[in-house]
Amino acid sequence: MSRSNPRVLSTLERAGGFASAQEVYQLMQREGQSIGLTTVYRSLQSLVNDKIVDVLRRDDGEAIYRLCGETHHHHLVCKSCGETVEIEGGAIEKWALNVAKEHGFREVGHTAEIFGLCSKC
Amino acid sequence: MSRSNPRVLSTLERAGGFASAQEVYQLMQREGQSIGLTTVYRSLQSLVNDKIVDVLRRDDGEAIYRLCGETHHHHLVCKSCGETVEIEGGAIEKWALNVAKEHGFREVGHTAEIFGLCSKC
DNA sequence: ATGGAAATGAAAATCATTTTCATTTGTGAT
DNA sequence: ATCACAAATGAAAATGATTTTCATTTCCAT
Repeated sequence: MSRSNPRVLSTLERAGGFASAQEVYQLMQREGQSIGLTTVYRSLQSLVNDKIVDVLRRDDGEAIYRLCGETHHHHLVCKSCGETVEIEGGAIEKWALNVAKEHGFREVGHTAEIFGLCSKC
Repeated sequence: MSRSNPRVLSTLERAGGFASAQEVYQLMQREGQSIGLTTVYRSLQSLVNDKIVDVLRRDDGEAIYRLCGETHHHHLVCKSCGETVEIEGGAIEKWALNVAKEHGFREVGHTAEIFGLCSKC
């Protein structure tokens, strides 16, 4: 196992919004920080595991990362430009619990994403 | 330009639900159909352009395709044994549309999965 | 200092997808 | 039928993100 390199998190914060692993790496390079691409990937994965960072996918399949708030939420993502809105998930929460209970499931979790074209695209 | 090879569409239909390009290709191979992977990719792209199929991304970044308009369902999956129950998604459907509309999004789609431990596990 | 665990990163491997390009197929005109 | 040309095909190479390997370095605790 490996823990996250703090400079990776710091760079992701500084990037604001979303950044891919490659972008974080290039940003660090440009800033003169010495780090390996491998470490950037490992750190981001670790941050995702620890739920410090969210991961989504761009249309081209590249993974993009961003700091996430602590409250459980969902995303409304523009397919074209990637603009993202955080959504409160109260309704989904209930739905998931009910459905799971009907079928005798315990320790329930869920995932949900909405995507479409935003008003600008 | 190229048009879609009808056997690709037919195979995707037969696959039911989502399938990746690689899966469509392998399915056709197993069925003894002679086709190139390139043609599968081109055909799926063409179908997406013509809005005959939807494209999404799996968590691992692989693109998955499915017929548009096909009523889709969600899954309740056991984390332990993998047992899966298909769920009607009417409530989610409405939720997704409403949320998207509130934020001015068009051409809306969504994904949702519920997971937990089934009664046997 | 010393030994072992964790972190690091360069290079190779993986894997989906795209591009290239030579060949084959289909079609319409003659 | 034949010729000409556009579209379709697919094998192989290229691309690009991500993961794996593995040898080296850094950190601690003793």
